[in-house]
Amino acid sequence: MTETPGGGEREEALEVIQRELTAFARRARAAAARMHPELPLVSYTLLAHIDDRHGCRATDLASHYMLDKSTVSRQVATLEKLGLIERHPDPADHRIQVLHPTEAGTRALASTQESRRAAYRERLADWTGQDLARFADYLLRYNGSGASDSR
Amino acid sequence: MTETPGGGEREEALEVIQRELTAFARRARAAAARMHPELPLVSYTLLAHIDDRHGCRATDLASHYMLDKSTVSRQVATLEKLGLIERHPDPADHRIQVLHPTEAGTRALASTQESRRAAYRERLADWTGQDLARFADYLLRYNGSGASDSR
DNA sequence: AATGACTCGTTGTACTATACAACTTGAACG
DNA sequence: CGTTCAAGTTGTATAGTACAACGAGTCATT
Repeated sequence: MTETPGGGEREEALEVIQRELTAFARRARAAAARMHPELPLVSYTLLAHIDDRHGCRATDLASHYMLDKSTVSRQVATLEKLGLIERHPDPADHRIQVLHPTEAGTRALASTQESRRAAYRERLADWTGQDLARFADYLLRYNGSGASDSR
Repeated sequence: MTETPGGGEREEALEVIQRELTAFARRARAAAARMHPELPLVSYTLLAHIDDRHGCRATDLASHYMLDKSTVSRQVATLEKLGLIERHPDPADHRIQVLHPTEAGTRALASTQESRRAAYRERLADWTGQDLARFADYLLRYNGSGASDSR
């Protein structure tokens, strides 16, 4: 257990990180669903991506989020049914649909983002700016290390 | 936007934290499922909790994980069907079932935990001990701030 | 003791998110 | 042309979840 000096502490930190990230993941969906029953977490995420990219293809979403194209297809259909995005055929390649947020989509996104931001702001109200910056860095580093594309 | 000196940086850090935690949550389930098809994330988590507590009630699991009791009931039934836990009636209160891991459950948990730990160890291999410790602290703090019970 | 309120857990039902496989349509290349 | 590859859709199945209705057990108060 203590072959390497200090190795035990390292293992312990790893254990905590694993446990706490797992705990977070478990709760995230439910929390998001409670916060925004009208715009589910995944739809929100995809919409944010579409908006961010100013038009993208379903395949891009699938590869970025490691989702099956069928999943994306249905999510996109839902977003369209909700009037939050539009699909435009790509004149250069008729297989492709370019996705764009509608006015309503942009608005819904902004309002959802604002209330999410407010929730985080409140939750992290008593953190110092330095701690927030460090935490943000660690998360970026963590996510970046395992994913080919972290947005 | 910049009413408070330094507030912009703060907002930016919050934005990153929000985005990265969301990104993480989105991927966690799929990643866990790919890593351990035989013991789904949620079952694993509940099993770990049961093991940790050396016997607990379904209601404890529900409140701890903010899950509906019906959800827990089915998860517990699944774990029992897999032979990973046993239910013992509480002699003092017949409404209660005390849950215990079986031998097989303890073993399955250990092996899953070990491979999860290995994945984290590898992913965080190039982090210094100090960074790991800090990251762990931040996560604890973050999770602790929003949940009545963070295990 | 009987009643009523509360707690623990199960079951019926429905919905979201997801994957995989089969298929359609279009593009590209020989 | 035909073959092969890419984009998206649709059928089907599964996990995880919630809510509501319910059955059974407990406890306090009458």
